[in-house]
Amino acid sequence: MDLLREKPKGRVAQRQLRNREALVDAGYRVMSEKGIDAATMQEIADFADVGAGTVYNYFKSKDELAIAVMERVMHNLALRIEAVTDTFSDPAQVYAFGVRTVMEAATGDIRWKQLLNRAEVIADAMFRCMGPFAIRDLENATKAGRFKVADGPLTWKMATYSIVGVSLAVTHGDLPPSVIQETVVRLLCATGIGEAEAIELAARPRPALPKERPPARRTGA
Amino acid sequence: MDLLREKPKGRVAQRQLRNREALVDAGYRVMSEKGIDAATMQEIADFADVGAGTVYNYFKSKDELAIAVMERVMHNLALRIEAVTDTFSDPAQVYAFGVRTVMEAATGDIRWKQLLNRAEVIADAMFRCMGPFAIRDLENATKAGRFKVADGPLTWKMATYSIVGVSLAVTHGDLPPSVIQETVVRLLCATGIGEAEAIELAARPRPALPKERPPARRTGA
DNA sequence: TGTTTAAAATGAATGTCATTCAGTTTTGAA
DNA sequence: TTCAAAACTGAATGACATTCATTTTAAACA
Repeated sequence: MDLLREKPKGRVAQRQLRNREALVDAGYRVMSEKGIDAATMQEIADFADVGAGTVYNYFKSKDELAIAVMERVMHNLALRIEAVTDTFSDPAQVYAFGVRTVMEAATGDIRWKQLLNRAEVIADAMFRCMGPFAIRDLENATKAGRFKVADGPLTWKMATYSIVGVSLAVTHGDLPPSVIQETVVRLLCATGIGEAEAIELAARPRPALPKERPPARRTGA
Repeated sequence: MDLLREKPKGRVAQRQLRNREALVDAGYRVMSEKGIDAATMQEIADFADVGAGTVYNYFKSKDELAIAVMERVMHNLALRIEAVTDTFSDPAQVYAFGVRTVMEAATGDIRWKQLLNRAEVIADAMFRCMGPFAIRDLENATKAGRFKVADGPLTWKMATYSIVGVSLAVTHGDLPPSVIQETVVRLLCATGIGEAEAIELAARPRPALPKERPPARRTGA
């Protein structure tokens, strides 16, 4: 009973949810188009159909909104990747697919590029959103004997940050797509798998990602 | 005669040089202490003992000044590293030392952390400043048969960006120093050297870097 | 030495935001 | 229907980056 009371589902709660979603959505639209800096809070508020001050009922600052936007984008991608890799039987391939797809998204999509600007903030956000997936995949591949690394959690964390970091650098580094393939191979080598096998793994045909779910739209005033 | 005329060394030229240096110096002091965003152009101008408008005679924007600051810091480190590695005989060790030292600088020094914020800009700046060194070191190690990688320039560029990226992520990722050692080992594995040897390489005792040269000071009005 | 002029420097004024807050409106319970 | 609390609103505020009309400097020349 008390538990029910803790999560009221009244009209206020629903409206709050709508507003928050609408703001993240508007933030995504504006920020991913013009970049975080060039996006103004006014424009975002207009897009979300709320007053300028309302944004601050939900986010302490522009930066915090930007983080929420990035998190939504990243979490979304992580889920779409998982939908594909759930069908794989080789855990090493799961990891390879994830690494590569993240990098391709970060590199190929101008909207990601716009969002991946604040290094101090995205390393953290990306790790929070995608880290658990990457770590799980690495652990599975190791348990199955496909990867060999000296020791546990620290290595995993490092590996995950490497992916984040490389994505970052590659995103802003203006490298041709062919480099991604090579980078994936190298990251795989770093897991202790042999080079020949890493190359084979990275080259396996890859199923397409499921389509991006269009962001929730407001239903009207 | 004409050549001499092209590079006048009169008082104006010297003053311009002093001002530019003073601005980069002031920019470094202020930005590395409070972060790029929190640093104001006014404070930087005050520090450099020039009017607020003068900054714009030398840099098109705050961002451009920030880039100049980062470039000076990075180039400086690259030179200090080179002073040490010039005495090494094993080219693989040269590369390992460079990678590790860059990472340690980026991670351990709060001033670097303050400067390494704009991902869209530093990947480029870092590559410009340190890339040539890293590439040269990689090539030497490969020519000497220490590293084995499938093929040339693209791989080098990718490797360099990986270092940049990992530095970035590690800098903002709040990882313990022990992770750096491990990361260096993994990056070495990615060069095709064996894991056992990578571990040995990363663990070799390392000579200290030469002291940082204090930035040029203004000599007075 | 005095004159001239183009390059540099100056700092007050401008315009653009992020953020705040005093005043309204909405909500849900009584 | 009434009321207090919660949300919303958008005009006002304050901080800056950047601009530009003036002033200052310095080097070439007389």
